[in-house]
Amino acid sequence: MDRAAADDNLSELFWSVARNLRHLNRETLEPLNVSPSHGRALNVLWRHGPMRPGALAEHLRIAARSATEVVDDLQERGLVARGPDPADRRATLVTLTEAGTATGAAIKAARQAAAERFFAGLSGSDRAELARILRELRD
Amino acid sequence: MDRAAADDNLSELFWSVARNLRHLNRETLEPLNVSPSHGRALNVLWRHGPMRPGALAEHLRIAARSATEVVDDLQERGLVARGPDPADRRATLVTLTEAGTATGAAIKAARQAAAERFFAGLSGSDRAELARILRELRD
DNA sequence: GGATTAGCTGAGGTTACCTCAACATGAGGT
DNA sequence: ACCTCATGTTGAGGTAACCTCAGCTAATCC
Repeated sequence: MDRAAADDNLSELFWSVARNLRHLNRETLEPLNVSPSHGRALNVLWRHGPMRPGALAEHLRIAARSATEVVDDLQERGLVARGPDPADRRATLVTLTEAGTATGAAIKAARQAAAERFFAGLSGSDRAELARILRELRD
Repeated sequence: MDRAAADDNLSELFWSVARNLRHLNRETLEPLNVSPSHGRALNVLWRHGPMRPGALAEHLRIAARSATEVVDDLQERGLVARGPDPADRRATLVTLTEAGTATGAAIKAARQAAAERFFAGLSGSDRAELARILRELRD
């Protein structure tokens, strides 16, 4: 009696799965003591290497003014350092410290562990199917 | 050279798809002029009918104190009304007004349209597969 | 009648953003 | 050398959507 609900269910299904994954992620990330926003920044730096605050802002899709603050916070926590940019002396390069690199790695590991646990229930073929379909949706 | 990335990719894939869907949702919801948080509340009321603020808070997983404010806002916008609960005279029933019902319906329609557009690229069998796998992940 | 429950309110706090205005410094073009 | 533009930083002030804690009323339940 509700044939229109097919796609609706698909997106709701999708969102409840997303919620589960997000919860799991949050839980695994909790002991690392980084807020989501700091985690995102660390991740970007971890994956792309040193960059200027402006570039970081673009990656995080936040305003430059806010990037300054994020960098300030991370610097206070000793996770990043500001250094000179050899290419432009006005600019600054935000670099991960050792602690920052370690935290970045820990974040990645935690994420991966969470994902593994999460998708563990699926058979190998289902995982492949899911990956294939998701790739189609992404592009 | 990165065999460890299999599950990681699955979750990253999942998140980029989620981001796409979220963007699409936000765009379709924008013209309706309801914030995400108000939208959520309207949705709950639309689907479950009149309820007490406390119940609404539970559904939204927010504190009761915050639910009062959400209801206040929606009331100011004329989308909900507070009425007496016939079962308990201490309690209040939050009910959708006509405008609120219309907005709820519009939200649902917009969501559905977005979902349809989003999943349209998939074949029927892929949609079924996806639904099946997602259901497994959810439970 | 006393404890409990439902809701509302005020005060104050947090996170993660935003804009606008101003400033220093350095880069690039003419 | 001069001017303009770009980069980063700072201060001030603001917003949304939450939170806790404390205190209040009115109604229900035992």
